[in-house]
Amino acid sequence: MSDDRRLDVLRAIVEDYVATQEPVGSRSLLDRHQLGVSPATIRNDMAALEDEGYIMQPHTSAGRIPTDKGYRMFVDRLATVKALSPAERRAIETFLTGAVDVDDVVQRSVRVLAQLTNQVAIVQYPSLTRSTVRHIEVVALEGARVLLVVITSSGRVEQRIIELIQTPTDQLIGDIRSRITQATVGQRLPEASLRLADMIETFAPNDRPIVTSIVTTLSQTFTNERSDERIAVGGTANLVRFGSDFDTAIKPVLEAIEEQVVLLKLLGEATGGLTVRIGTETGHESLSSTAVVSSAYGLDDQALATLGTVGPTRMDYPATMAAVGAVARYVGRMLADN
Amino acid sequence: MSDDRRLDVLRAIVEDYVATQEPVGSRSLLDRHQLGVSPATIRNDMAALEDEGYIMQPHTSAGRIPTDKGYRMFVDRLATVKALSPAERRAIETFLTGAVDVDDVVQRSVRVLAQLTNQVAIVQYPSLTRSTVRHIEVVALEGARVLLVVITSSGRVEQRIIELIQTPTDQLIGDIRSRITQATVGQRLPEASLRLADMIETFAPNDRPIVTSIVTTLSQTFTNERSDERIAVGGTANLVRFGSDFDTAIKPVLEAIEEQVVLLKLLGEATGGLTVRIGTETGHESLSSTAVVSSAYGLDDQALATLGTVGPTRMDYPATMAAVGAVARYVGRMLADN
DNA sequence: GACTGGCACTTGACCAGGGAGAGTGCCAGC
DNA sequence: GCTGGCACTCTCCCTGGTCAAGTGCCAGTC
Repeated sequence: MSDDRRLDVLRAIVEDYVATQEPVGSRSLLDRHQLGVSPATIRNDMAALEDEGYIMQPHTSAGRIPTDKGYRMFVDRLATVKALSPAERRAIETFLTGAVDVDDVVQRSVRVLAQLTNQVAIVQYPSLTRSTVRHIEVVALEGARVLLVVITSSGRVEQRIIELIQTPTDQLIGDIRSRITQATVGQRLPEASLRLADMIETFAPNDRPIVTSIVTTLSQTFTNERSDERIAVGGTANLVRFGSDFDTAIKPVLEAIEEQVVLLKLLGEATGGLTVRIGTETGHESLSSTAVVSSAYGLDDQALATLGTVGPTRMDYPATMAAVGAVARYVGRMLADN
Repeated sequence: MSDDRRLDVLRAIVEDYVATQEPVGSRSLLDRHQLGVSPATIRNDMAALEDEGYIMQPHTSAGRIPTDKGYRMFVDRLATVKALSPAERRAIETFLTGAVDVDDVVQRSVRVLAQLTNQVAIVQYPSLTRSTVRHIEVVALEGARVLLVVITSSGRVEQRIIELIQTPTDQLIGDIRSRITQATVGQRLPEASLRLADMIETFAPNDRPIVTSIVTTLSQTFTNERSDERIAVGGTANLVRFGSDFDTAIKPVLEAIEEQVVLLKLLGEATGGLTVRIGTETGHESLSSTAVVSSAYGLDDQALATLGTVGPTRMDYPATMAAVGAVARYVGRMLADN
């Protein structure tokens, strides 16, 4: 028995099952693929593939469907990379180029990704902790209110308004601004946060309450878990395509979307390359019939955050992977230009 | 035949159907409600109610379910207002008080509303066009870049970074800032936008390219459709409770959520009070088994935007209305404090 | 006149039984 | 090692029959 053909059979099973959503039998497999052998031979191969755990039968008299292990093999060794069509590339480009700021980039990319893949798309906002400080502004508002603005290397703008215990002089504000700028610009946010703490003592004791208040707020902003975990989700309407299997396919995904923490874990660490997690590999019992395709994106070689799609394990992996990869590249480029 | 009792019967039917999700017959109605008459009498009342279009039979041998008209009557005349439990009030309060800025208020309120109602919650961001300018800031960044910040009366902070054709002097920046401030602070955004346009000519011809660039961007921000239509959605996982009727109950709602425009129309104009749209009243064919409960929220008497929930027509109207109303009041208060 | 009890009628839900069809595993033969 | 053939095993789907829920209507009662 040739090993090559057996893998061809596995590939054919995955492709057919993804296309038809129905268990595939030996005969219908031969109708669609020229494998050059008879159904009986295919059946032997199938039996072997089943022994090895790549495929399974829902019930005795049905065709085979791929297991998670089968999909994994397909993704790792059998899938031929499907390049995006020029039209798709253009779609991404035109859709993203109109964006006016980082928020807009994220929202547009989540839309385009959902549209391209017909799946639920997730885009994490550029991480704060992995960015550096590009600019810091301290602006006096009316009364004792102060506006703090932080602009990061990825173009994200975070702002906070605080009320100080007393109205600061313009000179003090200017002084604080310039010293903070000097201490933090160019630093990564976590380090900038540390430097800020050291800075307080360099001010006159009288000014310290005000300085402390400002510095503390900035530090919070720098290391803010909440804003570091911001996520945009789109294409939930595509859930209906997952098939009508409500409890196993749709409900768990909706629940995961509600729980941002789960979603973040799903996207996973920004490792750099394209990552595929299939079924139980997601680490969530309830998502056993779901697969996640994700990719880090960033400027230059620096991973900033992750984006990806969530869909049924029976998805078109080559197409999805191509789309996720392409969008990640474009988004990275957009943020670099910014 | 007493009219009062007939309305009691309608109320009982709505309440039972909402509780059980099953057509209610004359016998089970008597089991749950002390109406003091026999099933046959109820049947007569039911026949009359059906003639008038308040209830209907899914099929001949089934019980009755309310029609849209029936729900409408229930909401308008029969529902007794259900006050929130102290625990629920506390939940809203503790959940919302931790918010640090407007974004946070909106996101938290969408969460709490979804949780209270077990439905899909929608919260519109405070409208820009209905707010006034509280503060405007123009800050020079590195090179020819300028940061523009607008703070509105509702506490929303909008910012934009633009690249000018040449680097402006500090003096010009200061001049622009003070004149813009004078022209716009306290104005409603659309009017502020008009005033800005008139302002350009007061500058020296040499400075006009820079001023025009800044003013145009600010005007765009003031009248930006996109940011005026921002919306937060939560509780999509609650869709699973709508029952398993996929095509009529879940799919259309998911699709509406994707289309922000539809969603905005659903929430409707901020009329001030609590609004309920039932079935076809939503104006969307596909949402015929869906109802929307919405309420404007704002500071003082000034409506700023709208929030609400989307659920099946067979929802607990009194509870939902109470929750929506309460959250709207709290959110308004939060923004007023801001 | 309004209410009630009784009764015949309708109809979807549920269950069992019986092909039909798809697909398999296995075996003997090439 | 591949192939054709055959018996076997399932699920799917259709049919028919029973059941229970609920109705409408009618005659009788307060």
